[in-house]
Amino acid sequence: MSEIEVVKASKAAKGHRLFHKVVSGSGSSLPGAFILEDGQKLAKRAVLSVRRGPIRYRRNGTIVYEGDPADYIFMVVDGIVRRCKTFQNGTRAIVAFHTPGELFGWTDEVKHALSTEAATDALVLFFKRSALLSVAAREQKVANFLLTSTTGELRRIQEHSLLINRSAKCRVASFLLDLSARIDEMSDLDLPMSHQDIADHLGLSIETVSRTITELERACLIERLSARTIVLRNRAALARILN
Amino acid sequence: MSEIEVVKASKAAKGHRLFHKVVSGSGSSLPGAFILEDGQKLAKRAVLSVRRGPIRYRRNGTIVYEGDPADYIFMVVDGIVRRCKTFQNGTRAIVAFHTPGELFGWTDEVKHALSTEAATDALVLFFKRSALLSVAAREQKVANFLLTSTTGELRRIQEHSLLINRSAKCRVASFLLDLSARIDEMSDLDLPMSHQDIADHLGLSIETVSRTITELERACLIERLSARTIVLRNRAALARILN
DNA sequence: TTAATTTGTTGATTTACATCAATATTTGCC
DNA sequence: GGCAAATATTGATGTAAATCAACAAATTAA
Repeated sequence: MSEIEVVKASKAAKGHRLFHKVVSGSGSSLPGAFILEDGQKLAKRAVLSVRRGPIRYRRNGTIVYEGDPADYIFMVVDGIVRRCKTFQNGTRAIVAFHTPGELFGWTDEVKHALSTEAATDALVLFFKRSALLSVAAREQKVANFLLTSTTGELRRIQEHSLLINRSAKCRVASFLLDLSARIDEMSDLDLPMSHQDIADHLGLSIETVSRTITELERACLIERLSARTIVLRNRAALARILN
Repeated sequence: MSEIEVVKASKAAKGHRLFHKVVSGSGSSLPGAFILEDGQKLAKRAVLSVRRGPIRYRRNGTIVYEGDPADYIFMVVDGIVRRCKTFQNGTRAIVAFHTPGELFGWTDEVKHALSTEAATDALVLFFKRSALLSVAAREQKVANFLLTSTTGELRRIQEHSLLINRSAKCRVASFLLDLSARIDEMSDLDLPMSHQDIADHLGLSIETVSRTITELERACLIERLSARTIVLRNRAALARILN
């Protein structure tokens, strides 16, 4: 696989200007490919900051350990990535899930404060921090991309932090609406992660997650086609729970 | 007061390169002054993005309403600023407190999603978003400053979001350590905001905040000199609660 | 396919914190 | 200073969600 080919996922670059989908006619076993875009200049420069081709992880595989040096930052190409902290007593907090196209792990610290794991089988692109920074210093667009990515991450976690004092019903409704918007607004919502992951993200027990989903189904706000497949039957009513 | 003079607070520009403390010999009633730094170029340009001199707010005064157009972003010069969301049932969540020197309110959205209020009497500087953006496009340092500010805000809220599933004791300990580090590591911790504000930030009731502080005092981790003045007697033990 | 393992659901009980209530302390104002 | 209002503390009771427990469904392995 060429250094500039990146396995694609549906809507991998949604919302981003810097990364452009290219249908690859090559004999690659991958369903498609990406190259870094923005004329050829950026492609040539930014590509230098890719450590190697995207790396494939099995579900639950660790991408970065807490405390690892923050030399690289990451982009999800396919699958869902979770960023978490595990406490002494074994409980785990999932600070964020990342969907394809998202850049994450940018920090002003020397070490990563959170571990990064594959919540599903995933493909992840590595960028060397220093290289990306020096490209950003020359290329306005790359600097903008960094700022935009960081601002987006900030907005999402601000939204999430509003859940700290809210009911289980509100937390779950918020999660379903957010995930649906980020994965695929239109079709049925196929939960890519386990209930345990959802619970650890929302600060609930798996039992409460399960019971709350059941409750939302009884109220006809959602419908469960299977444990992992949910149809949002009444988004307006779900959104009203958040207020 | 000149357009480029900004009232100073202790450590107002801590950690920032762009803003430089200047001892003002002028007849201003203010204890000192700031000018935007980085040679004269930046000072001249960036100053254009200041709407007017810093604005003074009384405690509980509103700086920005939820839904206001995001035309300006802000920097705390003195005092403590809170950013909150109020829900239909009247409960309020404080997403973050901002201390002097912090830039905040940067967003990729058209409207501010949170209201901004003075948690204490405060001085706040306004920057016109569009002007700041265009300066950032020319000035590497300004672009960096924006990115650094945003990254710092992200780091702080990530830390805060870890509290979502944790005990009252842990939440309060985390808050005290964080505030102490941000305000003044060394001296006694003078809580600048009300217990109600702390409660709304931590997702607890005021009663639980009060009881938890009492509990920490009984355990000799802190000492209360008065309701609002606390001495962190055993920071290591406090930090251990967080794990 | 069946067996084994993982993941999810539902019920019974416990618990940490919220709420309600009363009092104490601090702050601001004349 | 002394009074009023706001803020904080402490106690009694209620409740949403955790935990404990048993079972069911889905996934993986054989």
